[in-house]
Amino acid sequence: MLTNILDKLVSGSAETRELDPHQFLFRQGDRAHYVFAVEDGHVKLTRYLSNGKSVVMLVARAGETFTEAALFSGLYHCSAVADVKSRVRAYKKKDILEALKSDPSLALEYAARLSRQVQRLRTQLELRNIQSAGERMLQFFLLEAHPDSLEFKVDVPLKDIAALLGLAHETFYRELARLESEGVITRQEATIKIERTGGI
Amino acid sequence: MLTNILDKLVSGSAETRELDPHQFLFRQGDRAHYVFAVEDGHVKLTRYLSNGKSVVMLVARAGETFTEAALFSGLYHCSAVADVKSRVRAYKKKDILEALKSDPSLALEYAARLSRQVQRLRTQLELRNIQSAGERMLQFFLLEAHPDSLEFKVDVPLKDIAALLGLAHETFYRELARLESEGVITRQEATIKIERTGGI
DNA sequence: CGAGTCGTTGAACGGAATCAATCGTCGTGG
DNA sequence: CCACGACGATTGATTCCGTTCAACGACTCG
Repeated sequence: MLTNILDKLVSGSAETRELDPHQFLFRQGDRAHYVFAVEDGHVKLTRYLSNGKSVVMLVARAGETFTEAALFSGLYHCSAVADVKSRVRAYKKKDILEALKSDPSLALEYAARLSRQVQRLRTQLELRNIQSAGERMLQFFLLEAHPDSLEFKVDVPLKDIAALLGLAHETFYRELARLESEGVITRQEATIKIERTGGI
Repeated sequence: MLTNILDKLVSGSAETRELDPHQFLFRQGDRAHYVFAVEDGHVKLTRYLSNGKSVVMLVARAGETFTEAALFSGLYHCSAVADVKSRVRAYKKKDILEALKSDPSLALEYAARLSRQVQRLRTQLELRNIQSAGERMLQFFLLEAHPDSLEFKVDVPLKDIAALLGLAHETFYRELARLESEGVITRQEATIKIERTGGI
């Protein structure tokens, strides 16, 4: 059974929700009353722009929490959709805030989590400054891969990774093929292994 | 006198540092012992990639704090350089942690700050998913501008804004000129006013 | 007065987006 | 059980636009 920090905070009052594929958990602009954790499946957080285009902000997988940032803001700034059949736990914001208020060490731990999230986001942002699609992908794999084995297990559609990196999926596939053909990475099944990190 | 949340936390133990232009406050990889707030001038946070390129992560201006995320991590992940002659206050990490531990409401407020930072970063990231340089710039201005007047005061070099948006400065200037010539924005001095937000 | 940097414009190139088509797989329902 | 539709994965061709290289004026600061 996967546990997360939210269980530690509010063990009791959380509720479990089942989501069918493409079912919305909440929509951009909804009042935010809950923080969530994925128990099974994965949930895609998408933000819609004024020009009608959409942006995948995050794909939350089993064991991960999301909308933590909404704890202190009134509205959800993105929409959450279950990619596949999924199960999430919903924790009431006010229960969490209560718990944080009463236990300073928990509050601190929570701040630490947010802090790490800030760093992850910064890293993501940094990736976007790499112009070359191939290089950006490689750096991403390096970040995501196990530091020792340099292997990276792909458990979401490659399409979504492409979107996460801000690349057209065609470009992503193409560069993936090129990286493989040049021996920079190897692929078998859902695992990508980085062979060389140096200059492409 | 500008105050910030850090003063509230640790009024006493902070020290003030004067920085000359181009002087490093700390370097990427240094052990992180301090969290900073800009009192005067501005400090540029830059991250260096393995391929030698660099990325501007943030330009912290007077009144803003930075390296808050380093509170819970051992090393600075970027380098900080004063753009111009600047003055910063340095707060000891352990003092802050102490204060947060002793006062849960402060810890909560701090978490709220981090939380807002997460959202700002997400917004930044979202901006990068806009392909068109002009559209990306416009959305950025909309975010930064005063909601009512739709005016945006430029107080850092345009070059830096270009870098922040992940654009070559040439492109930035060009698109800025185009947006102005098409009447989407108007510029006088250091103020950009958005005239039309709709389709370019 | 020169060095340095910002702001600006021009021209050319390259690479990623885009449009388009195909294949395989999975699930669903008739 | 098979046909169909949906979607992921893949490759090809073309277009477009942002980067890059280059040059120049304006301004500040030492």
